[in-house]
Amino acid sequence: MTQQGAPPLVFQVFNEIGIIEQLSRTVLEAHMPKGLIAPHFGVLNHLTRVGDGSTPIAMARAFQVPKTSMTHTVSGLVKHGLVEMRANPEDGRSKQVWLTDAGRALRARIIADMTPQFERLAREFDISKLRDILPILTELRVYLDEDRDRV
Amino acid sequence: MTQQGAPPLVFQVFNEIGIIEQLSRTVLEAHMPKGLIAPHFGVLNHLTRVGDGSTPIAMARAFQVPKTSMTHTVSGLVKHGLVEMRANPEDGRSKQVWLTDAGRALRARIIADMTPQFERLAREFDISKLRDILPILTELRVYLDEDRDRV
DNA sequence: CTTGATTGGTACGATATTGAACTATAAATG
DNA sequence: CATTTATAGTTCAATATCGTACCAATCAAG
Repeated sequence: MTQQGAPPLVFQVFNEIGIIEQLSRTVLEAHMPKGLIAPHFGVLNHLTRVGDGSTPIAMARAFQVPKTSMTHTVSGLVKHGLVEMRANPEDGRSKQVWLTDAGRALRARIIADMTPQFERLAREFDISKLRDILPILTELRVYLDEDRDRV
Repeated sequence: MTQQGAPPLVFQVFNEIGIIEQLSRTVLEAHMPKGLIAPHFGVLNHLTRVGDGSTPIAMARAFQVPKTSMTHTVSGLVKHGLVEMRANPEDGRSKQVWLTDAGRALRARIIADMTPQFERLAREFDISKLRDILPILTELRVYLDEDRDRV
């Protein structure tokens, strides 16, 4: 009985998520310098959290985008002096992406700039609800991620 | 005390939502004919649910995309014979977008094609959790939507 | 080793997204 | 009602996304 009407429910959840993604991306990009967009921040953030020296192909997999898209995104960051490309000493085909000081600083500044807005959200929106949905969103993300390979 | 660390929580929620959006969009587009992508489906679905004869500018607002993006999306649907553009008898500047039979049929077919996958999700994932998060996602979407104009 | 298959990355072309500028029509103002 | 302002839509240019094709380096099989 619980599965009665399940597809519309799934559909609605994905629909809301799509809208929230669009709105939150707009918020992020409002805090980014001209010429840089969400994927650029994603890479800066990834390199900061996971650590420098990752390869383009590894990041393409992490973000689940084609490697050509990652080439494009990283080249934009290089052009802005936010990361450096170096040869991978362990594999002649491969390259490593390293944050520059400017890259680290920009990521930190963007996060700092967004913090007041997030704090305001935390005051005006019942943040405990976000705490409630986070594990479920994670579970859904993991399911979809694993499912991706099966279909 | 509940606001301690709120920004990271908000950040994590948006991050998971971004990934889920990407994965679910990939699922949708896997069921669409070559040359059509998620925004095309969005318009077909919108016209079916809200009703025919909407204007491009109204749909641009509904989807919160620039009107140039909507022009492009609608023109792709016209090119594929899925919608028709007509003059708006009530406003000489404006146009109306009408579904063709092919447009209605395609939307129905895409949904039908995705239903088994959604039903499988409903079997393998605890669907009651989606029921739990849907109202919170809606609330968050409404908050962000209203907040958008204020900032 | 040599050769064939695989992998990391780029070049290129087709389509998508979006801001700026423009046209045509409608609405508002005096 | 003439003129200004606002609105709906398109065109154009810049950048983004991503599939295909390609190259160079590595790995695997013999």
